[in-house]
Amino acid sequence: MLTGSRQAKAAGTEAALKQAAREVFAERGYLNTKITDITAAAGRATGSFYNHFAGKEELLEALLTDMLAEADDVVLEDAEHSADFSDRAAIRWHVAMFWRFYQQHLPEMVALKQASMVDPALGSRLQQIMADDDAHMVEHFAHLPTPPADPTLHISAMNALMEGFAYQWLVVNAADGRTIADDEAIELLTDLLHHGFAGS
Amino acid sequence: MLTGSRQAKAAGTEAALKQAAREVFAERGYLNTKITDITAAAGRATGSFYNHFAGKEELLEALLTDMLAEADDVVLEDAEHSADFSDRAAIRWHVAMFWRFYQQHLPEMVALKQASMVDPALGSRLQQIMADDDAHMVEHFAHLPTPPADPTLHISAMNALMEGFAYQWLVVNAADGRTIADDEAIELLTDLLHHGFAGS
DNA sequence: TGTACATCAGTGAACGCGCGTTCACTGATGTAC
DNA sequence: TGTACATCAGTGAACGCGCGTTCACTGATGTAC
Repeated sequence: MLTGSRQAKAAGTEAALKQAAREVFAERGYLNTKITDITAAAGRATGSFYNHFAGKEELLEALLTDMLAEADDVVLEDAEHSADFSDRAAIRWHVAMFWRFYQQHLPEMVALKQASMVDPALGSRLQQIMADDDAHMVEHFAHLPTPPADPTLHISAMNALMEGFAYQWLVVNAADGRTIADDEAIELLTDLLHHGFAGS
Repeated sequence: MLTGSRQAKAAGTEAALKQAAREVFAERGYLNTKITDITAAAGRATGSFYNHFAGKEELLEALLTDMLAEADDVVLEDAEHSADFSDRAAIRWHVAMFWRFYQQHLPEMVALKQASMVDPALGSRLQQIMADDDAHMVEHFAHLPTPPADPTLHISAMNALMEGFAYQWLVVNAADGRTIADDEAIELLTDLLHHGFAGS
């Protein structure tokens, strides 16, 4: 088609910039990445970047939006799981979902983590976005034999464990060639959370 | 005394710069801190900084050295604890040690985390330094009723949980005025690890 | 003890590098008639 | 269908800001005799 070929070209460049950003974020991290690193990886001129994004942070926001849109799709697909957190399978389902999500969105996870450390405002916004998931988790904890008075603490512990472990193995150790089998990671985390929460 | 008053002055300035760095690191983070932020907080001229440190990272290394020296003292003081990780008290001892250490060295912990994210080489060096502690932990896991084949995974999970939880509550949430009682944090982490590891 | 000189910590203005951002220009696509 | 003009995505050299780093200078401390 000829009509819209301008828009198509622009959309193509934007997509190329986003994809290049993902690659270079995964490779050297968000904070270490220069605008010219992204445009070079995308095979475009420097100035082209600003036709599409006001800056590096706005590009990150775009990646975040894409990621959240996809996440909604995934969750709607297979949202079936037991609400009972004394049921090991219910915990495992969550752990596995998180693990695969982290793997699939490694560049975004790294970038968001780094950006949040430098800009607390972004960190707050991310917490807001995650509020839905946290609310979902509160439900799970309410179904425990002896539900905790304040599930918030348990949820933050769960998140700290999963995020920290994923970061260590999928980012840090992976960069040195030390890998972990998905199943091994998921089983370990599941065991830890299952026994840890059931027994408290 | 008059003799050595030059050295004393220099030592005083160096100490002031280090202390100022700790304050400003805790306040706005390591990466967001400019050299002039540190000298201003220390009440010295900009150029004075380079009489003592080659740059921001060297200052961080000095803080790290101080911290490790103090840590050795603390551990030697009260190293008495059960080697049996099925003993709840043994786990609690470690958790409490970590929690208080993190509190006391908040500026360094934040700075090292940020610096490691940007400079993987520093991250590796820190892992080296922590190798002793990890080896100590391996001993603990070996005493479990059913010792894990590869305690490395358990140890990294334990570290991820403690560091992530401490960072979330002592840095992120604390900045928003949301605090947690020390006991509550220590008990929660202890429960989680105790039941989590005993049951696996 | 006193004087003349050397050394050194500290100072802050000036320098310069790196990198984000801009902008005049090009060539191609879309529109008007 | 053809021609003349407008619009727009892309280009990359140039600009300029921020900040790390330097350096000539000051005043005080230490040393030599």
